[in-house]
Amino acid sequence: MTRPLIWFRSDLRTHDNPALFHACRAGAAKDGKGVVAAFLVADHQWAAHDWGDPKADFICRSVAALAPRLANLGVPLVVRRAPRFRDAASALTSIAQAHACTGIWFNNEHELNETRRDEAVAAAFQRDGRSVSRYHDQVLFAPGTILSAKHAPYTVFTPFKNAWLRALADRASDNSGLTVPVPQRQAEPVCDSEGDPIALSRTTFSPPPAPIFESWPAGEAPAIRLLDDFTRTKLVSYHLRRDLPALDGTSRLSPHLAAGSISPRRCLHDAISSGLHHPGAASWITELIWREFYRHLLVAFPRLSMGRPFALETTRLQWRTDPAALALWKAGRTGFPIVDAAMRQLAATGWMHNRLRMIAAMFLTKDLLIHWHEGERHFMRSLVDADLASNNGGWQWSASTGTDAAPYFRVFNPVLQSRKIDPDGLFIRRWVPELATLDGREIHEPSPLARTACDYPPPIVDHAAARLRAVEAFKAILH
DNA sequence: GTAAAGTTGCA
DNA sequence: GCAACTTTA
Repeated sequence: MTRPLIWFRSDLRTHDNPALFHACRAGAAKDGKGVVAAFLVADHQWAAHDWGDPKADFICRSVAALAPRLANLGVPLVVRRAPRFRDAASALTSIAQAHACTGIWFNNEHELNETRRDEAVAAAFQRDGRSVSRYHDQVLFAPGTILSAKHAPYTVFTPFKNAWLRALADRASDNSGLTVPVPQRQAEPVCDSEGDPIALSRTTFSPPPAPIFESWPAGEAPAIRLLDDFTRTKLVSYHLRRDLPALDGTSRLSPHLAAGSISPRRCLHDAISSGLHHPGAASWITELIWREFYRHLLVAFPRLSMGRPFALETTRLQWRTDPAALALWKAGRTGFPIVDAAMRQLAATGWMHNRLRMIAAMFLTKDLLIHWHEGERHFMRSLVDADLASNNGGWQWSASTGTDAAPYFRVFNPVLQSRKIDPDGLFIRRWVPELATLDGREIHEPSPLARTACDYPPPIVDHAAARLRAVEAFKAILH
């Protein structure tokens, strides 16, 4: 007989979920005795990984949204608190014992601590004579399978992208579609009085501000609506509108991709269905490939999960310690309107437009010369889409410590970037309302007089001087 | 409009 | 060798 325990983590969906699909197939087979699902609230570990209230709340709401969808499949969901990853093995084996499960099914995660936890869980199940079935769902091509001619991992994005697209063309022939799990015959009622994920996370996390909650409905249904709406109406003009933060030109799917309430395969599938050969789809698919690239890197270079830079020589860089400047950056009071607008959008909504993430990150690491660790941590704690691979990859790119780093001497000019991506100052006006009366010409760099009149602070650094300082700091560590 | 500058990965 | 690199001055 077979009775799978499906363990959910960052794959909080029923559609196109390989572990769930195969568990349900086994549970509904001739000797199958149904499926039981589990989710562990690892609040202490999440906090240690710098998850903030927005992320923890989004994940827990995603779990709450998953439960009725599983119930429709005849799969009961057991939710338990297991504060640290080291508690996972005993929590899961006790669930397996209580519900007579014959094995565990799950999709792999790729971060270092997650990988170690999964090895411990797999070992514990095998010791008990239970089966372990693991699958890939986080990326289209499993980490380690996209390699250069020298059989090495790519460390530059464009060659990776080309190889990834070739692999996709090769795979197109096998044409395995998006899977839907089969319902289970008998849903045995499972008594789970502990099972409110949001209540279980309250030991460590607080409710996030209401606007965050309201901006980000959690779960598979909102994710699918977002993707449908995006591919139907926004994808054709994505390449033209994606870099303009005042417009709603992006998919806003990042929290769902991080939680797994939608699969990257489904995103790609829908984008391709809308016609691969138009520039909007090609441009968005490139963004999906950036996500894949950073996940592949995390596996190929374990030091990225340990706070170390990809470019090891940048460990020697003389970063500045400046708590006052760091606090102003976090608060959106740097005196650079586009940076402040971005940081205030982050604080208010738990999300920041991708182009603004680069500008804000470049400002902290180059203009202020503050260690990228500080920015990485602040983003992790603030973002509803917090994700180690993407966040670390983006920060190291901006800091020029990463793979495919912008050369150190290429420092974004926040005022030029501002004019380019927010030409009329619409976005700045929305998030820095004290500048609302300034015209589109002045709003990017208000005069001292205008700053006084608007009660807006002077710039905390002179960009030209700060740029030279950053370039010199990098030159100093060249061999 | 064009020079600036370092490295990867493939021709 | 040479193009590419989410560019700036």
